[in-house]
Amino acid sequence: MAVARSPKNAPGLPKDREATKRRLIAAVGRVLARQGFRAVGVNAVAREAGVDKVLIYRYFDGLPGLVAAFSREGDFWPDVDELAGGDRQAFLALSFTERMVAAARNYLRAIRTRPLTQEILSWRFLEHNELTEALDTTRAEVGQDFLELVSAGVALPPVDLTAFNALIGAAIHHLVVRELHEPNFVGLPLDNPASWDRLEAMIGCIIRGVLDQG
Amino acid sequence: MAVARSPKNAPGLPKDREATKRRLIAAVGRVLARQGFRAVGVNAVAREAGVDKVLIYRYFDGLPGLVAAFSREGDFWPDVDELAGGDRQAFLALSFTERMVAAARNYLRAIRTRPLTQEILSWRFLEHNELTEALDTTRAEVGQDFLELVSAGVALPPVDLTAFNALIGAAIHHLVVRELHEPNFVGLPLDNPASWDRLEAMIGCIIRGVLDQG
DNA sequence: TGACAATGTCACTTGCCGGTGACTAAGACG
DNA sequence: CGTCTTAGTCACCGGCAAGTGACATTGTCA
Repeated sequence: MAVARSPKNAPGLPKDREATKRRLIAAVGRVLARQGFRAVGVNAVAREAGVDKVLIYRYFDGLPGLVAAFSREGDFWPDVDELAGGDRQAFLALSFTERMVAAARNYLRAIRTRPLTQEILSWRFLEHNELTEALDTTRAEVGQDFLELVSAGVALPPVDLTAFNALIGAAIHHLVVRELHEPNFVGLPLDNPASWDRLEAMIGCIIRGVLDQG
Repeated sequence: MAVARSPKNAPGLPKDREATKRRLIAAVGRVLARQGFRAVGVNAVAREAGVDKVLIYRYFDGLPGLVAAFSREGDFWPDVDELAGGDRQAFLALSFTERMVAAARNYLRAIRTRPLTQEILSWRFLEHNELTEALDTTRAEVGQDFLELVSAGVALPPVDLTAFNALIGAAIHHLVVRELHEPNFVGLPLDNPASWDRLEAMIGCIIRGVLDQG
């Protein structure tokens, strides 16, 4: 490599430490994207970063710390604005039902456009260890924000919204993650954009069917 | 062990080979149940069966073959009768909508009562290799049977049933698998039976809301 | 009885993993 | 100059995994 070190690099700490940390963090993302979460290990990440694995222990106190730093640094989850579609005013002008429809659609699109988020979802989904807990450190609790946003200033319909949201969210998560590994699901080709249009439309039907007709 | 071998055991092959094969197949199930699919490996299964691992290669041509045999032998998926609730006559007396409600409920209960099926679902769900393919060898294509059963002799409503079934199935799968590792999901405690009552009720609401009110 | 094949055991190689201790390189400072 | 700290490298350990080759055991049959 023949790294040309910067001539004077502040008196305190840094020489290249911060750069190395950034390389490690970025390497987590690349390994995750290319090989999936099962491959995220000390050796693989260090190899990917072109750095010795011992630095993971020195700088991040181990892999969970590195993964936590990775999770803190990336834009993995949609925020309230994204759920509202960017225009908060327009969103709040909608009825409760139409807010739900829009938010569900935006949530679906938000996680579908983030491949790393899909990996994280599937990872978090089926194992529970210090690594996946590290991923939660800064995860916006979307469900919470979601409900607050969607119910601001309107009366709630008399339905079991918790169960309803759980079902809609579960369906979205499942299909999005499924898309990663399998091109179809019960006859629906997930690799075809038209399928996702149909799913969005059907989610709209479901929300309207349940909320507008008790 | 001091196995008392049967005195004459047919002239062709068998001595205890079949028994050993059965022990191996059963061991797959035990490892899967106790430690999850990540632990299903040559060493673990052989250790569990109390048998040398080389026999997996000799008798099943490797782990995928053993897993395929395991998948062939177990009762992992509900059949049409179970989806119909056992009483085919009564089921066919229902309206299309109520058939869907009943079948979805029965499907949910069917997989929730089969811990191994939940493991298989989560396994199959998020990795795609020769082992998970082996699991598909005899998997009843539930979606297919489901549709045939539910639509026998009645007119179909003008909705996108494929997308609808995908969403309902995805939600059910996700929540059932999630229950394995995480006690709650967006605020719903999955370890509480009452939550599952709420989910069943809400699935009924959704199906009726979409199918009975275009 | 002896030859043979099939069942099952054991020891071994290879390779990857997480983790650690000892080392080198290089700038900072007196 | 020498010393100290810090960044980074290297070699190694123990453990577990998949897979294989050689061996022992045992029932069958000529």
